[in-house]
Amino acid sequence: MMKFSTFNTNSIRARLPIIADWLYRESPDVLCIQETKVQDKDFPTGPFEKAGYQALYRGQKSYNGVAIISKLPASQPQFNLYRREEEEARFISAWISNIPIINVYVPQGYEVGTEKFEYKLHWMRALLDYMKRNFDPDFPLLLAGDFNVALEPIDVFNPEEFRGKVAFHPDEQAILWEFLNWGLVDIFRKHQPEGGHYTFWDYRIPNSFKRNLGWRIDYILATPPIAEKSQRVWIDTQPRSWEKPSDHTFLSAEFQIDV
DNA sequence: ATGGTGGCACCGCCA
Repeated sequence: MMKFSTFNTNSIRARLPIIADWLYRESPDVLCIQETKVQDKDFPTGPFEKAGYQALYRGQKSYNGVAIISKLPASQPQFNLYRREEEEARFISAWISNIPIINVYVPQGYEVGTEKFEYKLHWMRALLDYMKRNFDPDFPLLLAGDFNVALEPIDVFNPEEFRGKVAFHPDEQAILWEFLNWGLVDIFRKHQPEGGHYTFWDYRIPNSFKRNLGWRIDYILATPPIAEKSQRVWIDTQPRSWEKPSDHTFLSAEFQIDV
C-alpha cells in the first residue's frame, strides 16, 4: 500500500510541530508540501530525517516554496516548469518507486482582470503543456498540490457569491478540466461525489473552519493506472486542534501499490 | 462595529 498526501503549510517553520506530529501519526510514504516560505539554506531537514524521511525542496524568502518529503529514495528531481519560472519555487518533481511525482503551488491570481490573474492562467497552461509534452496518461503518474481553483459549485461554500471571481472563475476551471480530460483522475472526487468537503478555509472569514466556509482547491490527481488502485481518500482536519493550524489541511489517498 | 486573520520581512505584501 502506498499512502500519499499533500498539504499547503503556510510556512513550514511555523507549522513544524504540526507536520512532525502528523507525520508520526499518519506515516505517509510521500508528503507534498506547498508554501514552505523558506530559503533552501534554512529548510528544516532535521525533523524529517529524524522521522525517517528525505526531503527535496526549493524555496525562497517569504513566498511560495515547495517540498517533497519521502520515505523512499527520490530520483531525478526537477525544480522548474520552464526557464523564466525557476525563481518562483512553485514546482518540484521527482521519481519515487518508479512513479513520477509532481508537486505544484499554482499562483493564487489575486483578482480577475489583473496581471496576476493572467499570470495564473499562463502558469496553469504551461503546466498542462509540460504534462502533455513529458508524460503519457497510460503510465503511472501523480500530480498534486494547491491549484488555487475550485472546480465545481460543490467545491465552494457559496458558489453564487464567488462565480466569476478568483479561484472560481470559468477560465481557471476550464484549464483544470483540461488536466482531467487529458486523463488525470481527481482522486478525492472519485471516492466522494458529495460536496461540502473542503481543504482550505480563509483566515479572513471569521471562524471559517468552524462554520465550514471553505473551498476544495487542493488536489491529488493521478493517471488511470494509479487511479484505479486508489482505495480511499480523506481530508485530515486533526491538525486544527493545534494552536496554529494552516489555512489548508492535509489531503491524503491510499493506493494498492507495493512500495 | 470605519474593524476583523496570519506569516514574513520590514514599516507593506501576499494569501
